[in-house]
Amino acid sequence: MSRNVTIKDIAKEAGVSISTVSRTLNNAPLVTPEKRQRVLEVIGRTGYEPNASAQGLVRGKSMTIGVLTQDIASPFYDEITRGIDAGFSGSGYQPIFVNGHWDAQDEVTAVLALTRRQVDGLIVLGGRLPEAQLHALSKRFPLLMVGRFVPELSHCCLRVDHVHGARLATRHLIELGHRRIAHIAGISSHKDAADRLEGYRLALAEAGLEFHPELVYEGEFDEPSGILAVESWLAQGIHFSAIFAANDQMAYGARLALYRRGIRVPEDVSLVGYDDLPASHFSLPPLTTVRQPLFEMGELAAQTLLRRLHTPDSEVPDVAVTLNVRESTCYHRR
Amino acid sequence: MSRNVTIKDIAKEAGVSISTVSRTLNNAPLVTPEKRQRVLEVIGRTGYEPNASAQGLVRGKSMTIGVLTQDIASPFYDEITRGIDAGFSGSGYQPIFVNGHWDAQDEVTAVLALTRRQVDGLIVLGGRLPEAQLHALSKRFPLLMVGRFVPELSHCCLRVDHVHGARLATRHLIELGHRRIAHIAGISSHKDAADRLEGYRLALAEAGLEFHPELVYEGEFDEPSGILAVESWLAQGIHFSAIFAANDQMAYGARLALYRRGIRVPEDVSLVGYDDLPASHFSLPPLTTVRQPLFEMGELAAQTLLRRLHTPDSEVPDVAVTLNVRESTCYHRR
DNA sequence: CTGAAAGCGCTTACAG
DNA sequence: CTGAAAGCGCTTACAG
Repeated sequence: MSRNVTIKDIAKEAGVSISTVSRTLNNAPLVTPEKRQRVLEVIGRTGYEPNASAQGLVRGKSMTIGVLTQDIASPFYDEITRGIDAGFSGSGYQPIFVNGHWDAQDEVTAVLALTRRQVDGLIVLGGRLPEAQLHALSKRFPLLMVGRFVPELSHCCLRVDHVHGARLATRHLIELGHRRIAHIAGISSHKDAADRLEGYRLALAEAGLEFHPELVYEGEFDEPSGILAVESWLAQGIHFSAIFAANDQMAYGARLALYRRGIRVPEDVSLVGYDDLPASHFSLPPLTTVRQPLFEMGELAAQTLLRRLHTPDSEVPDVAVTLNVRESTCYHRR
Repeated sequence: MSRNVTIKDIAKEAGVSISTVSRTLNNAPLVTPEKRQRVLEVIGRTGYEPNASAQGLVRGKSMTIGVLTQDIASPFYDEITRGIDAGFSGSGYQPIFVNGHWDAQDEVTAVLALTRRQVDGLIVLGGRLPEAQLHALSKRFPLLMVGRFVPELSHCCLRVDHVHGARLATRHLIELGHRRIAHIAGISSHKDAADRLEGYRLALAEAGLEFHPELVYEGEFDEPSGILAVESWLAQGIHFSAIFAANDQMAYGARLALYRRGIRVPEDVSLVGYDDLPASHFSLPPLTTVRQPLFEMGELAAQTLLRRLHTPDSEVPDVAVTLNVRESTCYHRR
């Protein structure tokens, strides 16, 4: 663990001043080709790596972007994360991911780890960080939010129309002849979940169908919730010919619960998810679902943030959701 | 975007020197309670956050650990990643994740982004980084490898006995009466894949069963590979009553291909995976698989690295694989 | 117990 | 075109 080689070592070795080394490193114009050459040679030979802390200190920026995710490894956030990573690749900016665990306290701590490291911008994925803090953060550097909408910070939010998405899903089932359509909702305090429930109700109303509260089960966006939803309906003798789940993970759980009861999908019950996780291509059967272009959303967030570093009021593009019809839905057989 | 408050501002405001501020910040002993109090009060009021770059520069360490992953969001690496995150939580060290994309060139670039940032240690997940470079890295700071084994750096590797794991899987199928057991192998240049193939062959040999090369299909560790494997066997009219896939993702693909052909699991064909991804609990049917404790492996890697920061030769614990029998396997009906 | 000073590794005006 | 010098925000001997 020998001392790292510094700019001084390079300067001495190449017989120039550290200024010259710095200049050739940063592609500043005023360096003689010969000196430049010499410096480059020494750098290559010694494997010199500029110290990012030192650069960050003097430049006042860290070339680092913080990303506050809630679950560093859920299939939903993963796709976004991967998009973010792709969006920053080649930009010179390094994303740093921290985990908020859907806990306001943890999120505050996580954000502190980021700001102490002088991140030049921040992307927030979902979460429960108090709006006041988001506000304060947005004053310090470019802030972008994905999977969460805060009205007063609407110019910082990547907007996805979940009311519309849920409507597409429900309408699809209605068009297939389904009348008793159950809904596995998300956590009701989440705006996204509430929007999807609203879209579901809207589609029912548009078709002149009655809304049955007993056909809505509030889950927690995970697989076990889907299992519980189905078991609860079955135990109560509640009938339905289709299920619209507020996310794919709950749809997977519902699928398993139906399988255990010998109920076939889609022959007996049609099933629609939401998100279009990569795994939904390969689920049994491949899942009809509302697609959120998660990867692209991550990429977009990264690109917009990058743009705002220079042009603070760049627009955030809108994101369109679409319905991906696969094999888990079919005509209702009366 | 006003200037950040620095230690100088605090010192001036509290009427002390910056040394005193620094000392109270670092819980150094020699500070009068009154001054300490005063400083703390000003810090709380102003929301001062020490600049991590400056601290890193003078301390010579960044309190940052690099993690080179290959795919920042694959279900396999995710669980490990989440374990790593948990393992560092509360330690004061921040993991920084970068993406190598299973490409030696990208990995070199990614590692450079890390070393330039003066990471105090490195965890490498899989990948193709040249051994020489791994060697060099291991001299600079504690290095830990997960999902890759390099003989000369064995003290840096978290070892998992995949020969044993594959043997468990294959033996299980043999005990269920299966004789023609197909194997969807991983990429043959991967040590892990080769080990699993070897375990498969070993179990066959131990049971006195012949090895049939046509029953082995080389996949790429993803779902489409599983589909292709099954389709290839079926197209060639090759018979089998069980499949052992070298990872869960390929098992999911195989499952879908069998479903499309109307072949039931486990009634017609038994299926065993490898890894025990979280999704395998909820697959249809829940998948029998060899469990790698991925989360714990990540946690272990983080903890060992942390320990080595102070005690360079701390041991890396061994990791045990186990067979998780669920519902995708059953007795062979002749 | 406390402050002035040196120094971490860089960048960037400022003189030449 | 090039170097000496100041300074980024901290920590840590070194004197008091």
